Amino acid sequence: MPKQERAERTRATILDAAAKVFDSQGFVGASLSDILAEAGVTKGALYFHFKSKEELAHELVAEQFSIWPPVDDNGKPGLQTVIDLTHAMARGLQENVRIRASIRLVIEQGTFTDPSPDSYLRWIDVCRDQLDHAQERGDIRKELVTGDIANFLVSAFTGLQISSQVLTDRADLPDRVAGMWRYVLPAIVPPRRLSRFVPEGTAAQTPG
Amino acid sequence: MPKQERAERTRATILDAAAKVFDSQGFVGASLSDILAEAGVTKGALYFHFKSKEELAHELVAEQFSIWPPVDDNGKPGLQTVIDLTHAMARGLQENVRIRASIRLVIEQGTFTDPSPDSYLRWIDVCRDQLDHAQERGDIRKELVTGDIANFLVSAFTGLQISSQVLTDRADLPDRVAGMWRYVLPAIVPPRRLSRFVPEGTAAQTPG
DNA sequence: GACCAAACAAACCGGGAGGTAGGTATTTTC
DNA sequence: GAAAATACCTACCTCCCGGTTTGTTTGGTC
Repeated sequence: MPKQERAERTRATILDAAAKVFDSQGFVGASLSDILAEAGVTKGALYFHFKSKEELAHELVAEQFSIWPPVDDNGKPGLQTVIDLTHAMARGLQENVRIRASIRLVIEQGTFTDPSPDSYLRWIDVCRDQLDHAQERGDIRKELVTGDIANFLVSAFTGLQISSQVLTDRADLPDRVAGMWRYVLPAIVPPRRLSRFVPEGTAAQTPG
Repeated sequence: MPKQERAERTRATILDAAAKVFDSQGFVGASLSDILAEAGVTKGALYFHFKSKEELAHELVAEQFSIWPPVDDNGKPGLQTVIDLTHAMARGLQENVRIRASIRLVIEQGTFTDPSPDSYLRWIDVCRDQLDHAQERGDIRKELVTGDIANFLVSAFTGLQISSQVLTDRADLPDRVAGMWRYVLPAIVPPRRLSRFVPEGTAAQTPG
């Protein structure tokens, strides 16, 4: 790990540059030359900090996902927390190149590493925990399986963000997420409790 | 275009091999060496048929999508047609490497070409046409916008197939598709008409 | 069977990829 | 201030990439 402050700065600069290039080119398509040009450093500097291109990608992902996604249940875990979480993720994808790159690296198959189920499973777990609380409270139909809902939500969100990127460079992603909830909420929430939830999110979340 | 039958065979062999390698490595990750080894031909043969790696990928996609996805409305266009179509697509992705490769080439960003919205838009149109029929017939709530539903379905299906691939190598994709419909149908279909539709599909479709 | 076109195979090309080794600059320690 | 540690920079390395050129084989026509 870096010991001097200038090294911390260089390392961060390299990670930011790598994020930008990985976001736009993917792992295989990103060349070290492009990353170096973006960072304004040389290959010696990069290899001082990371022992390979692969470790660079791995560190980028590991650092990002050690602090993200942001789960903030405001002391009341449940369904609105999941809704707000999806919106925070949407905003993060819009605003933060490290998040975009990390998601891309994790999703892409046959590059970087075969996509690890780990991230998916972790997101599903986070989601399911909140849904379990919601179900205990009667906010979700008791006959539904929270793990299945979580699985569907994570999958659907993945597809939403990919197609949003293709079609509108993610400009419409928050709308798409709200739209997803408008379809899904009536299916999973008992009718009399439906009005408790805000498909557009409660805007209390920060992208992190 | 090929004039001799042996050339037709060689061309098809190259396309099949390319599909396999593109499916597993993506466009940038697929090397011509790998494709040639898979096909058992030489580079001269490949360049006789295709003027570049990019044209190879483009032809693969164009040929596949000229005959797919399979829309079979059995003379009665509507919602069950869309349900069956998603199941046909799921089976196609499970069984046909050219479909898998074509989907991957079309979805991946920054490779091959920037992902064209065209395929997404075409799938959305196919879907929306059927949903329009369904809505005229009263099978879909009249306050909903069929274009939005179609957009959501295409996005969600994209995410389902990607995560299914990561988590189970697509073994569970038909189940995931059926699960999607079980969440979505109650949200878009008037309650008294819900029992008309089969989330698992009516198995009348062939992958094509 | 001779000739030509079509369909390949084999050899070659230049460039760029990721990574390595040697050198230089900056900071820290004593 | 000298020496050592840290943090880079520069030049080099091998290999593999997509594509090009030359050579050989196969099929079709007369």
